[in-house]
Amino acid sequence: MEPDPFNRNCGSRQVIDRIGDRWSVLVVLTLADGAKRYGELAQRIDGISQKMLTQTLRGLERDGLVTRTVHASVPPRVDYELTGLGHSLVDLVAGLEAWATTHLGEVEAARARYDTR
Amino acid sequence: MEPDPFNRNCGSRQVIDRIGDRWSVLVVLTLADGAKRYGELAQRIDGISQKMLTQTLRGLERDGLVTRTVHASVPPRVDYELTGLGHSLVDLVAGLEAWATTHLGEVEAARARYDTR
DNA sequence: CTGTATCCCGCCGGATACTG
DNA sequence: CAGTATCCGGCGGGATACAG
Repeated sequence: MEPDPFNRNCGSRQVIDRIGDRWSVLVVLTLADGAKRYGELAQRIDGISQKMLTQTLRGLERDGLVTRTVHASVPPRVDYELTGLGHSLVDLVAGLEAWATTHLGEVEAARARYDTR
Repeated sequence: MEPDPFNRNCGSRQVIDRIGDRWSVLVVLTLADGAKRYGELAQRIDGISQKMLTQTLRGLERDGLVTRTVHASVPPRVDYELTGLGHSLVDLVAGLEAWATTHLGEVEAARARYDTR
């Protein structure tokens, strides 16, 4: 049987869910240009809570999109980096970001039109 | 100021959220090859509830991605179709679907590895 | 610095029933 | 057929406190 995201039981549905996750997209985007520390990620992704950042990173790590390397030092230092699989996603999510910024105006205009009637 | 999805107050963050919505992606994908009736959508998107389908369609309509046309007939017939803006998104979400199906195996393998240690 | 561990509230979203 | 209305359980996710 061929993968079909329209079938609720297919794993590809879950993969789409992960890609669709708002924080996952932003984390992948942030890691696109190289490894980052935990604190750097927290700082650059505005509005993410500590809990959600950790949770998102664990999910990405579990799915093989991100590696987590702990440096034995004091204070501790943890680096997160995209895997090959993770990098293969960058173009896609960058495309999403580009689309969002490009068409933001049109979407906002459409919303204004929709709301005032 | 330039659109920045990393800024929590920027509208592009909301646009990304909409794109990221699991049901929105599937609805756009379903409408990619032409207009569909409400019932057709409900049938093709396995697992979506009536409430979520309506809610998702309203959101997409509000954002100017989908048009809703009511035909005055008995029984009533309502068609949903992608707008030009909506079509500009199809390639992107189709890319997501392609990525999901292509790399499904790798992700599942990574998960199995992660869970058994 | 990089996390866990709770508490807890809001709202997402399914189930069900009703309407034009 | 294509919705709207309502109820409500589950959990996403923020705040806070604590640990290695």
